[in-house]
Amino acid sequence: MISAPRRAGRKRSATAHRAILGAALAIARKKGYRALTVDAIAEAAGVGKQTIYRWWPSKAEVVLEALAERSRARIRAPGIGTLAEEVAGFLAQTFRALNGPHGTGPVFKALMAEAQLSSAFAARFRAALIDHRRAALAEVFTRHGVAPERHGLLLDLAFGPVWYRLLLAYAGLDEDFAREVAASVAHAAAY
Amino acid sequence: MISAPRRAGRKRSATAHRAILGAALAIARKKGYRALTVDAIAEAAGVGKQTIYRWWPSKAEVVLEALAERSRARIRAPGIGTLAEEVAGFLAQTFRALNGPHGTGPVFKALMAEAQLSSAFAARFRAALIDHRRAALAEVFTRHGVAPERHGLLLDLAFGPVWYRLLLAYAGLDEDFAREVAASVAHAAAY
Amino acid sequence: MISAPRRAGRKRSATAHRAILGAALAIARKKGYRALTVDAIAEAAGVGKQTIYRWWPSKAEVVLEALAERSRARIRAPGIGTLAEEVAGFLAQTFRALNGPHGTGPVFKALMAEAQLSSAFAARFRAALIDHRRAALAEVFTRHGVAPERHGLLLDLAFGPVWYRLLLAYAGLDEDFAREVAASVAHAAAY
Amino acid sequence: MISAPRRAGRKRSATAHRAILGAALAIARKKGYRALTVDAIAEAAGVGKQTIYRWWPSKAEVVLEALAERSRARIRAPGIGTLAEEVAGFLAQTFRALNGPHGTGPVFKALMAEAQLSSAFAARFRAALIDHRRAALAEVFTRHGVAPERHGLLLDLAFGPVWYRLLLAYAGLDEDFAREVAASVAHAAAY
DNA sequence: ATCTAAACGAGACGGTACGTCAGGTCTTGGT
DNA sequence: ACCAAGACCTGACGTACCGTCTCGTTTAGAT
Repeated sequence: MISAPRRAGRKRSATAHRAILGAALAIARKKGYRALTVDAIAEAAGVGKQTIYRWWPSKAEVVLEALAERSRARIRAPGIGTLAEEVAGFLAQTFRALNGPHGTGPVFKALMAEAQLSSAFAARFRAALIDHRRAALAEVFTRHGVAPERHGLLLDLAFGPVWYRLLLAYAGLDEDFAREVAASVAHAAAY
Repeated sequence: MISAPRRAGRKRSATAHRAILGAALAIARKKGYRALTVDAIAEAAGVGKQTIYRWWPSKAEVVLEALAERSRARIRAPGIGTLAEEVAGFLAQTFRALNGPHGTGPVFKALMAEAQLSSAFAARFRAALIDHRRAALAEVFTRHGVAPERHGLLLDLAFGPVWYRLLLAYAGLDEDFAREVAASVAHAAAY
Repeated sequence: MISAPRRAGRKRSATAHRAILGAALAIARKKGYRALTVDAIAEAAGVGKQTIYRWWPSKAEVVLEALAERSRARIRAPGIGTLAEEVAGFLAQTFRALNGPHGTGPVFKALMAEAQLSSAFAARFRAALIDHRRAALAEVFTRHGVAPERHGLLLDLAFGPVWYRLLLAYAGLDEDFAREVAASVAHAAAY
Repeated sequence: MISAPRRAGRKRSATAHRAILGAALAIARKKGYRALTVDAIAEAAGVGKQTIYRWWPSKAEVVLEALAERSRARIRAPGIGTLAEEVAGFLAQTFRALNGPHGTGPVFKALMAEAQLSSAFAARFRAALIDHRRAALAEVFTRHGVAPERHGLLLDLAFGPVWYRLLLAYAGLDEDFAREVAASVAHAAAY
């Protein structure tokens, strides 16, 4: 690289950036996504509203970034085992994050809802939170010699039931469910 | 007085009822759910806002009723065949309704979004649109001798991938997908 | 009249109307026109902001109506005497309203300022507060046989110095000043 | 220390100074005072906002300085004649500046408006634009032997009608008006 | 020839108020 | 009692400017 464009002017405040992400996530978790307003974020973060609008097009994107930041760290390479074991491990790991006391489950659901109401947001939602996990699981498929053209289907078979339970709450996300889904995916992979 | 005699009073206008449901669905389809406001429904239906609030707690419930009404008629007992064939047939039938030119897909997505934002609505959403189809498919399982305690899991394996594709649009809902999902469900049922 | 159009719907709330005018004038007098915001009026009047915007295009118009309402009552036909005496009496009467402890002077000044910044408001300002007094004084001129084509000039000679002192505060508005201005006007009328 | 220490540092940029005054006046005239924002001045002048706030407390003061600079040059000692003639000449000269194609009338009006909304600005407004002309006319009074204790009144009689017409636009500022006002003032002076 | 400090263009910042929109309730006169 | 119309209160929205606060750069007197 020869030179960065380096424009004049005050730099973006890292403090404000962090405070906004933190406040957004805190409010969404404590009061619920419904109570999350841009004014509330601004006040909680000690920030002007314009500072939020300068960097994010909507409050949903703020929450998305906050969640993505914390989410990214949690995805680890699954341990070694059969395909079914690895998929089950991967899903169980995801469930722990969603179920925890500071569980991100409700926030994930709210973002999924936003994604249905705004296609612009939907694209970013997928890119920041969904594609990520799909890629991690696809990597497992590759490692186990699954033909790439079947990855899309298998990912839908793996993540679909999880999201369905999360969104409609017909049953909880536990280790048994992880195993059952994983078994189903493994069979479809072999088929 | 012991009992109110239940006397006079104008009866609920069937005309207004129909007009409201029709207007809500029409707007949701033509302009998108985002453009659907209670005022817009009232104006399009030639109705006072109060008439809407008198009978429905929110606009989402109006759409829900409109959709449920049309949806109910479409669910038919699946034809005869193997479990996989019947499930595939059931799913394919659902896909046709979602994909059609006047497809209800986007409206379904919007209602699912509302269900995430309001637990009161979530219950009614499940009761009116989801439980319905689950029961129909469960009936197929029963007919094929699947143990009832596995129905919950199998339903999640069947509907989960469908909703996942619908909500995240990673791929379309076609007959191939119906067959693959059905095969996976059938295998899990036998397992 | 055969029939008023009489449309359906709730009538404009006289309570809200009065509360808005009262709150606007009270705030303008107590806290100053600078502190007068639409939100403050709405809160003080116990009214939604939209109710203000539904009936007035700006807060200045609210104050204008409030002031005009109270101002109208105060203009009385001047007593009988020479032209100079009547003009002096008329001006002195005006000064009392402007100077009083609940003096409207500062509010008048603020509205004059608004009139300079918005020509739409300027027209209404003149119609509601200025033309009024001009007409009253012109009537005096007529009664004393002053040719109508000189009224415009004489009104400017009479009101100009008053506004000038009010706006620039080089000196106060007292009875002496009223007499001096009146004398000058009377002489110009005779000239 | 007797003299200011005069420490190091870059000197005030004369270029920026001129550009700011020019931009402010240009915007006020072309787009109207309402469109005059500090950001707009800064951009038009190719200057940082801080450079404006470093030297002026508000945008009104910028315009004031710009106007005062151009205004100062125009006030000339009136020619020789009767008191009425000199006053008329003085006023007529003022009118020409206000009426011209690049007339300063609207900007004067806007500054008068600002003066009503800020007493701090009012003082500077009087000092820079008003006292100036009052002194020039008072000098005429002195030259014609008018008692100093009547100057205040006579100045109000002279300038009041002018400002009144300027602010309320009931009639234009023409030579006839100058003569009429001057005659009235001259009579009051003699009285 | 360096050092130091002020002024500079740029632009992000915390705020305040704006004017609008939609939600859900209440009132009016009519059926 | 129900209806169409429409005014009402509430609360959140996204925008416009304000006046302040960094940035990194430029300029010029002091050392």
